[in-house]
Amino acid sequence: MTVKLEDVAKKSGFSVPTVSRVLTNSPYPVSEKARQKILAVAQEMGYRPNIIARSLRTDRTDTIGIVVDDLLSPFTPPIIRGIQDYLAGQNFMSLILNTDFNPELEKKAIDSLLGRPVDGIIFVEFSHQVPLAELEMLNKPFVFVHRLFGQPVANSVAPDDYHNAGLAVDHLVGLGHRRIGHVSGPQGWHTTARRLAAYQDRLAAHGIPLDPALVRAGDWELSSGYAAGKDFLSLAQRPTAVFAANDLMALGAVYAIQEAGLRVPGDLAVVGYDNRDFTTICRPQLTTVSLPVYEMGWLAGELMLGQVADSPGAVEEIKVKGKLYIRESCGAEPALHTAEEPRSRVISRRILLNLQPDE
Amino acid sequence: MTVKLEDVAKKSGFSVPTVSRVLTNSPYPVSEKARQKILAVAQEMGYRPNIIARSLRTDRTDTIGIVVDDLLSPFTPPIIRGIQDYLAGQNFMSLILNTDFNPELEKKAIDSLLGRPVDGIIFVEFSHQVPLAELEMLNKPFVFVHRLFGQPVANSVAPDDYHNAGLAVDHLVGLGHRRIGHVSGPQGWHTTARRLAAYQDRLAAHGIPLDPALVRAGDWELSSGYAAGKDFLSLAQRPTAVFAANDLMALGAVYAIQEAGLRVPGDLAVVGYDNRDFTTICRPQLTTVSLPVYEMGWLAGELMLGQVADSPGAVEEIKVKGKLYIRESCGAEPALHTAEEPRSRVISRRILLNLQPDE
DNA sequence: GTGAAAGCGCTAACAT
DNA sequence: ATGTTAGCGCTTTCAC
Repeated sequence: MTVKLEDVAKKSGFSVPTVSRVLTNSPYPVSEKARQKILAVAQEMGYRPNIIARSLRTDRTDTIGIVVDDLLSPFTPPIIRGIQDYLAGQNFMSLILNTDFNPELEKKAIDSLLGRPVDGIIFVEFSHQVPLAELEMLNKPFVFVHRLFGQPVANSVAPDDYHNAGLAVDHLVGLGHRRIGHVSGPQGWHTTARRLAAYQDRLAAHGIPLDPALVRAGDWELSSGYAAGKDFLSLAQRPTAVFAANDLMALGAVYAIQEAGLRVPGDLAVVGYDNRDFTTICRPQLTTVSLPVYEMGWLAGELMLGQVADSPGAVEEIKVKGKLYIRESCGAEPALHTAEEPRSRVISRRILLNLQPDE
Repeated sequence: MTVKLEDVAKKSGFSVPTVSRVLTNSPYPVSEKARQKILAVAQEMGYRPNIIARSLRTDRTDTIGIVVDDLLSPFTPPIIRGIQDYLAGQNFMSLILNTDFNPELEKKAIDSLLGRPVDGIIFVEFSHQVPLAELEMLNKPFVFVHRLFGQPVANSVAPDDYHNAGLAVDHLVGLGHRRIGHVSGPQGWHTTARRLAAYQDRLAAHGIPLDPALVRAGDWELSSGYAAGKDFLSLAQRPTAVFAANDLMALGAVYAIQEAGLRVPGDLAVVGYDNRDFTTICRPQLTTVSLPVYEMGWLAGELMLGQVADSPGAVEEIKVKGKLYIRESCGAEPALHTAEEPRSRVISRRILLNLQPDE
């Protein structure tokens, strides 16, 4: 039924090992005519290596496990995409396991991967500490992406929160704002701390005095941004701009401002963080700083295959810089419906390629 | 280094096959004491089956391939989640391959899966015909999810567009609307045709005459909904409600209405389709009908494992019904900030479980 | 440059 | 109820 090496060997008149050497591009010396003949026969017979058998022999699977907190987080798919795009270029596949923040499922996931179907594991977005004991057991390389650890962790890829938040603040200062409110994340998160620190440091660097009344902690959700926005508006000296630690809270602030009969960016400028998809479909479109998720995934893939191929030498934490996306909510430029890559790629791609969706 | 069956056999004093029989829960008879002893030893030694070796022997991998157009489509991750959640319950894993609408990559993807690392393949969201020749070659079961085929296809799971769109229209009629505009999808899509047909049929069923001026074709994008909205407003007899064939166009229509100084739902009611994430963070929150993506994924998983386990008997196309989500844009109820499951699950889950994000 | 032999770790068939 | 033998398809010594 299925054609195997033996079949190709028989038909080509060479032995199984020789055929194997040709078909795997082994550096082993093989005569040119043998190579040609074998390649031709293999092609003709439609030979496909049984990678299960190969793996058993070589103890490599060319597959990387990706363990994910939550596939439905808006940040997860682009990270995975980044990982897979890099891996695909190296002819690696990936096995994605979802743990749903459930430590038991996580254990089960690691367990499945202990059965050696993968050459290494990338942990995406884990917010809590994976028991290192488990990981040691794997004696396979592992890489962390977007961990919210406070301390740098070996073999990890994280956003450069401090730098990115600085981009947002600098932008607002550059537009002439001196009273800039900050809706921070909840206390106790390092992400919160780093973005807040950048806010404070950049203001200080520009010689702008800090006003504690201009900092409000949110909980990452829209409603907390809304509440913070109302707070800012009730101040005797209200800010002229707001930098929110994520897009959701930024949008909440926009709503509070609009509800008060004021305009964004006319009366107050607003800048978010994350570059979520919705920032281009809300009104005004949100100026924001990107969480470079795709790039982080790509780098994690690189890091991983480096470990797989070469040494298991642990590498420093990689910090990835995001970009400022200037849109409408900051008032930076007059007409900003600029040609960004469309966000709903499904549809745009279809149109692009002129694909007929119907039979 | 790694412990294998042989090691457990030696230490427990039984033979390799006996150990195998115990550890795989084979129905083969084994004495109770042997079973106890072996289980204890295996546990103690930390034995893990090498599933690569097992697969080579059994020709089963307990892994399903998922081939995806675009992982970044908003519809894809929930489908995958549905598939994986079902598969995980059956101790199956999945290999996700992205083709990015690129026929070459698609071929490559199928190619990789031809190396038999999977027991079957689920195609998600393919908008064009996968060459059936390739698929026959697999001689593995395959299932299609959310194909936009016009004709029903064997072993496929698709949304019941006709039913779902009917839900939206019925809802608007139930609220007393008689002039209801429809922003349809682009011509040539069966999805478009089915939603439009439901719109027409439901109006007819309620004895409401059809007015061709009340149907405008969009292209699924926000701007086309906006344009359609403006068109409707310029009508001598403008509609009192709009049903858009997707949420993005519905939001566009909302913007057009608001820009004209009118209110949603005060002056015009708007209902969308898809139940995209942004429908709960825009203002007003969008009433919509869900594309039951998660359920579709789950059912695809069921369908697949049915094929893997039992017969390869081809099944009819499964049509999955969505649900109406009544929010603010239709004016159905006064205060509708009801307790829905929060959409940004990442964060909410963290808060829920009281996880400490920092070490 | 090529082929014969061995074996990766497991399970299924065949003994006993 | 248990053990012995064989073999899944491949790659890697090793011998020629």
